[in-house]
Amino acid sequence: MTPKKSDLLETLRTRVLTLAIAPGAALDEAALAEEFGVSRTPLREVFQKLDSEGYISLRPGRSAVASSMDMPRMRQFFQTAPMIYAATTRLAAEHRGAGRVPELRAIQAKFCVATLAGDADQAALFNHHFHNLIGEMAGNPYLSAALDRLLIDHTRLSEMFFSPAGPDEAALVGRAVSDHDQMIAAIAAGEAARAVEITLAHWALSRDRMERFVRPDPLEDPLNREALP
Amino acid sequence: MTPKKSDLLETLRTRVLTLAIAPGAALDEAALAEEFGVSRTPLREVFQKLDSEGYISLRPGRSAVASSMDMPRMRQFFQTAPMIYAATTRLAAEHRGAGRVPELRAIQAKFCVATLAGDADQAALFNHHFHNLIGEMAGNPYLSAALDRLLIDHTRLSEMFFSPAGPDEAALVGRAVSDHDQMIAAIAAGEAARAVEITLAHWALSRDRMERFVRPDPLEDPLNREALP
DNA sequence: TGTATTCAATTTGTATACATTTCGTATACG
DNA sequence: CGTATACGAAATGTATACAAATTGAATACA
Repeated sequence: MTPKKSDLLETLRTRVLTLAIAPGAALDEAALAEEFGVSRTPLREVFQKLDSEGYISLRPGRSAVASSMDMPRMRQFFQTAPMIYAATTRLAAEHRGAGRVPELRAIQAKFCVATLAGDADQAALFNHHFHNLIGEMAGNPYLSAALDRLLIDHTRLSEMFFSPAGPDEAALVGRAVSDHDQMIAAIAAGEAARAVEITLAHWALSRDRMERFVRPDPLEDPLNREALP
Repeated sequence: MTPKKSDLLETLRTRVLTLAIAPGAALDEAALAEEFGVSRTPLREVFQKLDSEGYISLRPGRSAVASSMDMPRMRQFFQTAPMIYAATTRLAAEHRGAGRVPELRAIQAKFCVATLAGDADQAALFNHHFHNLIGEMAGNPYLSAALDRLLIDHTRLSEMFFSPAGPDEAALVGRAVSDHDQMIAAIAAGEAARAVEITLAHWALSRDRMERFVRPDPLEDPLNREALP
């Protein structure tokens, strides 16, 4: 793939993941072709690929739109994620990371830096790459297809629900970093059961955080200080 | 999508599934564009879609080739299939088929006819559509992505290993038909546990049949009629 | 006022011509 | 004789021009 095209591909992926292109928002062919200095033909090929990867949705006669995140889809996401995360991590550990543990450590280092710097977008992207690479380590194309789609939505949900200014958010982020370190160790050691255990705990953490934002604690009534149901 | 293009898409899918295009075989752009009366631009878009669905493999500067079926991939196939088949069937049953049970019955009827007529290609294709539809009934795009890829390889493996002239093959095909009927009943009734049970038994039947062809019973020695190890 | 219909403007889809890359073959050289 | 290199034919990748379809607004009508 020509560098211009893969750059375009990567940029659009990033824009979708960071919500620079919001779910459901349309992508303007002519404008993007102009912006990246390519003609519409290769741009449309990039669209096809993004569509196949689950980043955008392409329907005949309609403009390309970033994949939506409606309620049914979120329900399916929460339903499917733990199974696929556990299965891919197990395989990755059984292969002892397929010799790619150094890459994983490198991404983790960048993730760590981004969290300390408080850069939510960067942190989310490196977190995405971290879990994506574990999927590649599993070396199972069938499960990877499922995992890749899950990760797109997971990253976007995290972006939506992440408030960098939150008071105890810092502690949660710290636990995410530590979880990653433990996952790396378990994968490198080939300890599949432990890798799965950590992964499911990691998932539970993320899920709870997202659920808290979907259904936040009820506000206190400023006039009558009793707790609401 | 214009009818000409979706026809082209469906035809190429069929050719790959029936091994009319063998695994690893190259697809000639110019020839296919000529054959279907379209220009190379829409043909290449169809290629992109087939690539994303797992039917063909597209690499820059190389011609499109039908997906290979090497040993590592087959290993992953046998490893992953039961999990995804069980999960999708469970969801389909929990949704009671999402109102699409009639479609499923229609496909099953055609599958039945094809088996009785001994048309292996047609039988394999309707079997493919049968399981594909169960995937749609599950209504989970993450799992569907995995299932679709599994089914492509499953159908091609069946094509490879199916000998219509086999003596006791008829009984096995009969059991496959009956399994399908039971799966329809369980899905329509919303009996998820039973649907999963039948699906796993159905899988075991198919797996055993494929394994028998990969590692066939040893031949008898015509000179010394003792059984070999 | 609300709804249906027509038409222009915009956008998407396709064809073709051209640029670039790859692959096979022939030839030169070690 | 085997290997490396250079060339040419053929295939892939891109740009542009044109055709078809969709969108939105303005107008006519109930």
